Amino acid sequence: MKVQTLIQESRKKYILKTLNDRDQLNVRELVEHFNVSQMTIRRDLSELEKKGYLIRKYGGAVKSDAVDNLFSFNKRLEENGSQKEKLCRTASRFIEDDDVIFIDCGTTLFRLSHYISNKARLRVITNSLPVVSELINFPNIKLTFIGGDIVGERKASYGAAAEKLIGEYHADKAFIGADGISLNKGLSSYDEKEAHITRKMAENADKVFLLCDSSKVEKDSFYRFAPVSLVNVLITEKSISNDAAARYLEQNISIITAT
Amino acid sequence: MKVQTLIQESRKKYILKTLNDRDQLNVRELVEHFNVSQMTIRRDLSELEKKGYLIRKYGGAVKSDAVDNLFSFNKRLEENGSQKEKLCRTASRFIEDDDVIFIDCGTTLFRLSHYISNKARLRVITNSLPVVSELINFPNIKLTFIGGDIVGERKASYGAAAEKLIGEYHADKAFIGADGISLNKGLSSYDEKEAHITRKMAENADKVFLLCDSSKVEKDSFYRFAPVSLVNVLITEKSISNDAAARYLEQNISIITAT
DNA sequence: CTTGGTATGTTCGTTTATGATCGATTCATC
DNA sequence: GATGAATCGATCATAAACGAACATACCAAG
Repeated sequence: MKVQTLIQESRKKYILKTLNDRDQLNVRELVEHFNVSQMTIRRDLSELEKKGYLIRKYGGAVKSDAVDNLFSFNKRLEENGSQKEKLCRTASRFIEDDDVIFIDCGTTLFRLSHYISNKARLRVITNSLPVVSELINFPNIKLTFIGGDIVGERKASYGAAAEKLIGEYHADKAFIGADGISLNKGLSSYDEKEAHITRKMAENADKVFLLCDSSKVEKDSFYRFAPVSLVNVLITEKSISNDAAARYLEQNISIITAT
Repeated sequence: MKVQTLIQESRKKYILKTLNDRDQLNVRELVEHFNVSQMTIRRDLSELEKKGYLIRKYGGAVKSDAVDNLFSFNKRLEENGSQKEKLCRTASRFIEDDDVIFIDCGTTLFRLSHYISNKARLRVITNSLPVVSELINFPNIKLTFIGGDIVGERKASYGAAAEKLIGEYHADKAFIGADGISLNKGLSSYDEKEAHITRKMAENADKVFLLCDSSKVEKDSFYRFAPVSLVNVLITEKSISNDAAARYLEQNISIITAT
């Protein structure tokens, strides 16, 4: 038997990555590349097909939409990764034992889940599948998922049902994201569906924390969905100008610089 | 609190550092590198996995992306796997393009998702996270998740919110499970919460398919939750006695033997 | 020295990934 | 649409990897 240099998972990852670059590949070249039997490649391909990541064709495979989604989500996750970590680490300091919190979906807020597993008797309400995935095994955290229509690309649920459901809950704190915030135009987002969820969460929480890297402060995205007054605490990673800070304070918004 | 030796700690540190550089690690090379037994490495890896620092794979470990495969049942724990496959393969024949279907939670129904990815324009409504995870990548399937309180061990949502939400949907077909069915006492289950969800789904569908291995036919579990009349089609893997079959037919329940 | 806890190693029955075989299916070419 | 070649996938065999249970080595506290 051949020495196993690559474990199965990496082989599959390579296949998906290659498929993401060019639209098709054939069994032959994979066999040569990995130095494994055709049967193994076929098995890999059909398993990936079963999960919807590619479409099997005679002689090889072609791309499916899900590959794009997978990579775009991961890519977005990695963009400014350490900044997002910082924001979330800082945000987690405001979470106390026994809190009930909303966690918004999106690649920034996802990281918050890393930092809360040590809290006691937390209840987390979220519409983000990755957050659920991270927290599902912690017995000290009670999880409530906001149902609704699942959007694969974002790995979260949206829609009227979701919004209505959020309205039935109340949380001590909401941790939300936005693609822009400015004193003039308030919170704005690139995605309308996401914005609705975000607003609903904020409306149903006592205290609202907006996690937002500095490049989005005093910038606007295309869909405006709430006034700045919705936010109680703005967590960003660079200190913003004294002038702007003063005006946010006037609106009763605390500004926290993440460390 | 467990105290670990410096040796062990440095080993784990090295593992994580290496894993950060390249995507995969196999047990073999770690054994050689540290000159310890395979068992020790396996223990290290599984402890690191428990803390979420990596994902254990056959032969080694990969980086914890945590987003890739969201949820799945531990196949190891499952018995009668092939029987369940049979039931689900058979059940899938009743699903047509454009159907709206409920899929109940549980390890049996989970397998149904493997067999429906080729249908066109399906809408699937479920409270099972593994089902969502399996189907999320298919653009031809619209997914609706029934929100509510997540129960980690079952990887599904339950509770009043979930039940209420189901009532707002209507499906052509419901695919449900039960721990027992008998003409006298109807459907029964070990778990009350699960039973409520099951019943709700059945009540809101035109046609109800019960997937149930033969060991549970004409047996009762402790919580009775519905009369047999709720079911339209009983799918089981062994043919049941002519006598019993006749009596089920009298109740307008078709019996399908899975193949 | 004894005791108790922790880390590591060993054994062994089980599971998993892979490769080989071979009849069936699909494709390209005529 | 007939034919040969390539590809496929079901099935079987096997080596490697696995993890539970037990055994051993080590070290610190009494």
